[in-house]
Amino acid sequence: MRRPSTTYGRIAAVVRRVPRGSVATYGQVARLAGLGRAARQVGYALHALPTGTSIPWHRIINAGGRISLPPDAGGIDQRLRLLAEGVTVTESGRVSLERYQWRPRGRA
DNA sequence: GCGGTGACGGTCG
DNA sequence: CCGACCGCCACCG
Repeated sequence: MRRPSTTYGRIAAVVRRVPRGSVATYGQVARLAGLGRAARQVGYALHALPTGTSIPWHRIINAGGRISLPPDAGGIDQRLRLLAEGVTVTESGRVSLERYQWRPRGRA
């Protein structure tokens, strides 16, 4: 699979590799996608995903280990999806990166 | 091409 | 722990 040449394509390609039961941060995705510090753009791209996409967007949280998506904007759904995969998420949306952050091999 | 904008990230109070 | 600021970068009007 050739890596997509578009920014959104690259972001999607990286997010798709995040395994079930694990999470990744926006900044982590940005770097793995070769976007440097364009972490904000990752959130922007995920927000643009169509409803019902196969891309596991709910596995992406911020560097503070918290759900960044406002509750009334889908954050509730994201939390439930993570819980369904066995990821512990507190009521305030806190996730232990120590336990669940994805550590891909090889590439940085 | 310019400027506003955001599902970010790090720092400081 | 929470809010305020500032720096970053690609998207969009």
